[in-house]
Amino acid sequence: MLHKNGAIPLYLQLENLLKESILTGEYKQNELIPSETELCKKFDINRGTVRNAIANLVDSGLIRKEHGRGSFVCLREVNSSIWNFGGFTDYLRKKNKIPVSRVLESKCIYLDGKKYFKLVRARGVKDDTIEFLTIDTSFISTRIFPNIDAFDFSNRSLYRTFREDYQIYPKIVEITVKPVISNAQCEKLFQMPTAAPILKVTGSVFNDSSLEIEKVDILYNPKVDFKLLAKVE
Amino acid sequence: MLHKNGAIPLYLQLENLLKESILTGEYKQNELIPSETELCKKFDINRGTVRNAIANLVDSGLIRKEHGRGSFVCLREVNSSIWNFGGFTDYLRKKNKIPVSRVLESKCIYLDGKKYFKLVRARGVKDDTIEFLTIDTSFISTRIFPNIDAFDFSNRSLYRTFREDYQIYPKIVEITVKPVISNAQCEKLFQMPTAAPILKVTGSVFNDSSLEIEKVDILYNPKVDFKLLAKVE
DNA sequence: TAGTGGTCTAGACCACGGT
DNA sequence: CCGTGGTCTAGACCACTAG
Repeated sequence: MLHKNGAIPLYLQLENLLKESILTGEYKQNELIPSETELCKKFDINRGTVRNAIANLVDSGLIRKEHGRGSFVCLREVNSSIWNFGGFTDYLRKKNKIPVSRVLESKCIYLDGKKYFKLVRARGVKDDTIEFLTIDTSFISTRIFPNIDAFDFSNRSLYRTFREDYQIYPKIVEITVKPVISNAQCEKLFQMPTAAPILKVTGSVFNDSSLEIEKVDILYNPKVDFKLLAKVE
Repeated sequence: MLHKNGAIPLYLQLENLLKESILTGEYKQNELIPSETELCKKFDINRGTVRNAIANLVDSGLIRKEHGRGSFVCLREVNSSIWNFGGFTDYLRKKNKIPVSRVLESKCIYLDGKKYFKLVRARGVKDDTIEFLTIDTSFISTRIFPNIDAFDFSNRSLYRTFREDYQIYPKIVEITVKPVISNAQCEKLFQMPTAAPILKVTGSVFNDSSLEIEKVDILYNPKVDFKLLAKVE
């Protein structure tokens, strides 16, 4: 069944095995999968290892556990939570997800007589399929970032470029959160069946000298939770 | 340090303790927190328990782990807002506006077998006319706040009551922001001509012992900006 | 009462990063 | 080399659900 002492961790082998059984329909929606103890016996492994595998499946949204009842197949959408404004790419890596970024628009424009580099990206995660989570529009002053339009941001973190190629460090973010009705573009990219209210975040990013280094505009996929943790003074 | 054999699981106690240390700045952004083995020794608990606590913090995005190096604080702190979660009344007084609060509902109910005081208020400002800005729904545990239903909150700050009559101080809020479509009640109170997407904030308020003192639910008048100021590290 | 998942312990060995 | 997190074992007791 499982390759012990193999290169692939047991819990990962079990996780993939269960995932396959769920996706092929062997374990059907809202049905019980074998209990933890049964899986222990079946594969002759420890319960901690089984729990590790199942925990990952719960995390990725394929399984729901109910205390005293069992673990159920649960093919629903994953709710990621994103509350770190600038660190989308870092956030996803931390969650061991593969970030993807598709450049929708990339050109220089003028705003109030000043030249800006406009970058529009659909960003999300890749598994078997690509799932877009946000649509980001950035306006970056070419006075502060000369030749920034020369980079290809489909495979490059914007913020890392700020830091590493320009030695400019984002420090403060001011944003406004608004609800808007989805447009055709987000409905297509977010695979929304109908128009629905979504979150739009508008704001500016400043460095420690209060220099505005970026204007941003983010549309959130409704399946993404916008979470915040704050201190009360 | 930790209450063994208490009602609260050890890993949860540790999780809250670490969360607190991160939010108060004891462990700073991008700094190492104590290693798993150190935490074992410090609190005299098993490593599995420590790992369970840390796993949850990684999951909620407060910690990033690096194999062979350690676990790092990973926080984008949200500092302030016009919105001011706990101090609506205080905020408005500072701005020389007259706060108004209309109690829409005020009664005790049961949730999961526990008794809560449910308070629904429309809140806003008074000038020549009254303008409502939010509709707040609070659930307050009567175990923590005995007889809280005896107060009249149309002329009284909920948070001042927490502090002055119960000596309980709100410290941390965890919220999720969602866009929803307005219902008849908000359209009437917010004087909205038609149905429109509005912001709904759902969350919990904790004191410095990570005791959940209030569950909240706030609907925002679309004319109110939901602004945030955050520091990026 | 039997079976489930939830929590916890006390070990063990490994892979990785920095010294 | 040592300390870190990653994986794994073999137990234990508890809280919850259901028959």
